[in-house]
Amino acid sequence: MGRRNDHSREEIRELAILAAAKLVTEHGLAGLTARKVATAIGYTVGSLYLVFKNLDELILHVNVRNLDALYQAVTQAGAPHPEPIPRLLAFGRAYLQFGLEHTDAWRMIFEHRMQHGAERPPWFESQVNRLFGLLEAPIQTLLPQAEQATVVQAAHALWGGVHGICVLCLSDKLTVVKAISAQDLLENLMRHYLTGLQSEQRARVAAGD
Amino acid sequence: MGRRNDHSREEIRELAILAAAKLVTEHGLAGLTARKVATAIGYTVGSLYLVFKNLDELILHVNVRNLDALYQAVTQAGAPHPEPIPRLLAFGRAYLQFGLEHTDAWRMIFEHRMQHGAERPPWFESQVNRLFGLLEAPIQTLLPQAEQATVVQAAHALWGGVHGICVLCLSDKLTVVKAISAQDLLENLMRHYLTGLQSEQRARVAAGD
DNA sequence: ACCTGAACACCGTTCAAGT
DNA sequence: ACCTGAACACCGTTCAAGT
Repeated sequence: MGRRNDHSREEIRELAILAAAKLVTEHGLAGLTARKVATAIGYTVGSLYLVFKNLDELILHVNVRNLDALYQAVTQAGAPHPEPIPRLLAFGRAYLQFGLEHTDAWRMIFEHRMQHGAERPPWFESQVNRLFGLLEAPIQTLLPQAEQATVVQAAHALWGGVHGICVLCLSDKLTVVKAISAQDLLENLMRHYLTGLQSEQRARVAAGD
Repeated sequence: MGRRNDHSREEIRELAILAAAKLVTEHGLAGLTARKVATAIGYTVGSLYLVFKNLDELILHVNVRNLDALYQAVTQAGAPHPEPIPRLLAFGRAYLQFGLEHTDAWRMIFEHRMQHGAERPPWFESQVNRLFGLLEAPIQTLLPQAEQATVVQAAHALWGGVHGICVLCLSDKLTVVKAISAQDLLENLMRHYLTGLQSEQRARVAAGD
């Protein structure tokens, strides 16, 4: 055996990433193993370690693609709404919906940990930032007087909140009280937070700061 | 070998739960394996399966104890504050602090999934509900006119939000923008949400509903 | 009756050996 | 140069066999 040269290094990486993503959506996180990916693309396990440092690196590449898909979904959901509050609500709904539709992909993005406490690479972190950053423009519109730091802080607080409701919903820790839909919780959280944010800002401006 | 009778079934379970909890806090989630637990308590792996159905059941027992510790920490943090808003803020801070101090235990509570899609037992779910339920009394005090359903919904929305900030903080997905402390985000989210909740309620009462 | 030890079917990762 | 196959050090889980 040895030496087939059917595919370039880059092609093998691509095949592996696609196969891994498919395994996760079809059989969940536990369904993704190095041996299964290798089998799916017609190579031996060893070959995988010729093109990836380890399984973590492969998972990271799957995650960054799913993160991009999530970003696209959220962006597109917000696009038809020029007003800040409807746009932010649309963002939140799209975020939750992506989680509901691609639960395993969603969970792998946010729950995967690097082994041995390794750090996530910058090209992954920047995708996370890009997603969070989406909130800043509408919030700035909502608070025209606010400083950049205030807006960034509000964006993180609100997105963190949205994320939490999604996490609890996807792990079935919220469905205990029946008739509570995650959709409603999300809207409740976002609307009241934004109301509070605006009234706080009004109070500040009135006080002459 | 065989037949030692050093410990009763119940004693072995107890030893295993304590050893498992210790392994997690000392070596993280990956440090918890059936073989290591067995070795730690001076038995063979097989014995573990005489007293637990599988690893999931053992993990569940560790989780329910950590969940109780979390509940105690949150309760005690809120106790000195009779006013609803300071109490809720104290709850949130204690929740985050527990996560920061016992990160692996915290993550195992919320990220562990049952294998083969098995359901979590009721005695676990009820501990989760008890934790969420803590928010309801202060929120009811805050919104004296509100119906029970409104209060329950607000409690879940707010706790979900708090949870999300903690999750992102503990997975290092928030620290990207430096100088953003999770503490501040938490307070930002809770304060503005509660402000918004109250002003909404005032509007309702003024409208005569 | 209680516990062991070995087995089974898996893992991730490495690397000498083949073409 | 590229890829394999086997090995290593692990897993969770089961169960015949020993005392």
